[in-house]
Amino acid sequence: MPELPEVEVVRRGLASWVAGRTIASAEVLHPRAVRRNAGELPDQLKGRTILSAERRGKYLWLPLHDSAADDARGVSGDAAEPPVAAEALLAHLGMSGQLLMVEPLAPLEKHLRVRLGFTDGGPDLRFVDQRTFGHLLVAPMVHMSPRSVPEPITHIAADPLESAFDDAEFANRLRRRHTGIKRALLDQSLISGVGNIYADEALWRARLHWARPTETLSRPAIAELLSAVREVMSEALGQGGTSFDSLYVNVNGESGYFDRSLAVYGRRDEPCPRCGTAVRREAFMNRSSYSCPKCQPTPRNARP
DNA sequence: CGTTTTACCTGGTGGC
DNA sequence: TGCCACCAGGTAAAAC
Repeated sequence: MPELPEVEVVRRGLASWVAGRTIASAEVLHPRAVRRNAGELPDQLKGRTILSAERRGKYLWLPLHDSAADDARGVSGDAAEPPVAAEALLAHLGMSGQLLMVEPLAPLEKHLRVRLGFTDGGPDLRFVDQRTFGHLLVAPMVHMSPRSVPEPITHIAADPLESAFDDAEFANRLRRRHTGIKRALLDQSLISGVGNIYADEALWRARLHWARPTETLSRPAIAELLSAVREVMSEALGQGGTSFDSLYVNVNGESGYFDRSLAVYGRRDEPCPRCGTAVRREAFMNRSSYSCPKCQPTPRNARP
């Protein structure tokens, strides 16, 4: 459920609540939440200071201050030189992951997986995840131009809201694919941050059927699709994200309300906001695709 | 090698 | 009331 806008809401919350704070304790309550570096996480985090909160697509990470490198530069240091993180705490929320700021004495959540306490005695950072598709790990940073990213996500493409995203290169790669447009939109190594909800909404705005073969898309059509992706994500961000139930929330446990603005997703048999035709639901990759039969006619050469 | 399918996981829902 | 099939779906790994 959490896609780019929802993860960005969480990132902004983390930036204001944990940047500059030092981790005093880390407790893992479910091994699956840290499966990519089992058992080591607490030792890797204790005593580290969080520098900021970053995001690419649906991944977010907290760069960690490297005290050893700081010592090497000398205690006096160069005040003009900002600390460079060699490692970061990387997070993916999966289907149901939440990063919450909670008072340390508050009762433990039913699906609490990881709990971080801070030296200032302020709110904990708690990772709560019902379906355990999400996970946390400490990973080295890889310095790539134009930005540094954690090593495990070097295969994740730039997302359409970051300046590193290259529209022309995206169009070139897309047209070389032999697959359906929705499959391509969901491929995080081609464009990141798009999930089932915003794929359906962007395709509706661009009047494209989800099974349209990528190699038949003109460059102007791709440009319109990218505009639709950016538009729907920006609007959702302005409304705090989308949520259908209490599974997706910001760091304070509050839900966004973009679900009221969805045109087709989850609206089977309801009228298309543009033409009034009943929205259809079609099976797609063992899940669902919602579209308007009139605005998004099925192409003859559909590629499911 | 590029593309497609499957496994992972829990809670809510609807049928019987 | 219980039991079960089914649905939600992002990602990595396996299969094709």
